[in-house]
Amino acid sequence: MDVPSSVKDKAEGVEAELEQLQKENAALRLMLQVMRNKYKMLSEAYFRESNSQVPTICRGLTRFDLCEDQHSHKNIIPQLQLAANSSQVFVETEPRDESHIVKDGFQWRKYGQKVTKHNPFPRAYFRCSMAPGCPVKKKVQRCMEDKNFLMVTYEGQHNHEVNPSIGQSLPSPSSSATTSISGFPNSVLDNPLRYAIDLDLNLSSENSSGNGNGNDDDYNNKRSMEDHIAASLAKDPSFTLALAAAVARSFTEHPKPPTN
DNA sequence: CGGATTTGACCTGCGC
DNA sequence: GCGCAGGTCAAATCCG
Repeated sequence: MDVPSSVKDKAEGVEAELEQLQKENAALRLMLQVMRNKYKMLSEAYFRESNSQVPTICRGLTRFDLCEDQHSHKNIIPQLQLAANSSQVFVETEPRDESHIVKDGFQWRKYGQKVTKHNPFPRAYFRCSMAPGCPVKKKVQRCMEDKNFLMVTYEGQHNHEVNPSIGQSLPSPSSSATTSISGFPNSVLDNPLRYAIDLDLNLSSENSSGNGNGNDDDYNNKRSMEDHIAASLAKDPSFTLALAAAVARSFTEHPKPPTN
């Protein structure tokens, strides 16, 4: 008995979708693995720090350093001991943009550039030039693991006010520190499940308006729902963003001491 | 022409 | 003491 061509086409379509989802799944798994490694390293560093009774974790850690060398724990400890008046933020930029320009509300004068050992991207050194004698410096380097982000380290405190016409104000060392992962919308960070809820509501409304009656075959409904979900997830890149934020949030909300 | 940027040289701290 | 890596200086160059 021949399989109807419409069914065959549908099956091929589903297979293609499945393949696409498997690829995305692999990418997400890789992302999760990277985040796990980072979390483990930071946890170890934190507990080591606590045991040695060094003053509590500083701003530098709350910016959790996604980009520093992961091969050696030696490089983590100095990060934890960043001076109290320094902070680190991540800024999303075009990977092709090599200008190291970050609009943070201040004027900066570049005074040096250096290629560091564990990052092929050059690190640029800036001094604040908005006011004479302002001691603030910043270092800007592209994140090795995610070229979309610039890692910006501020040192010192400004002795003048910010000029809002220059650009959006990023956290300065003198401001109160809040954990920021640039690129993740605040709403997603605040509630990573919000996207999923929105998606679910959309699906529900689509189904109710499309079918009209609630007496259709259960299997068809379920299948239709799965198709909708698969299509929505495959089409919308922000889903991966929301998922990554949710994973990150689960790490920060339920920290566990390392077992080793 | 003056200010900003580039870039090689130099300085400093740290580990071995 | 030596070598390495990060940070800074300053002369040369660029640009508006």
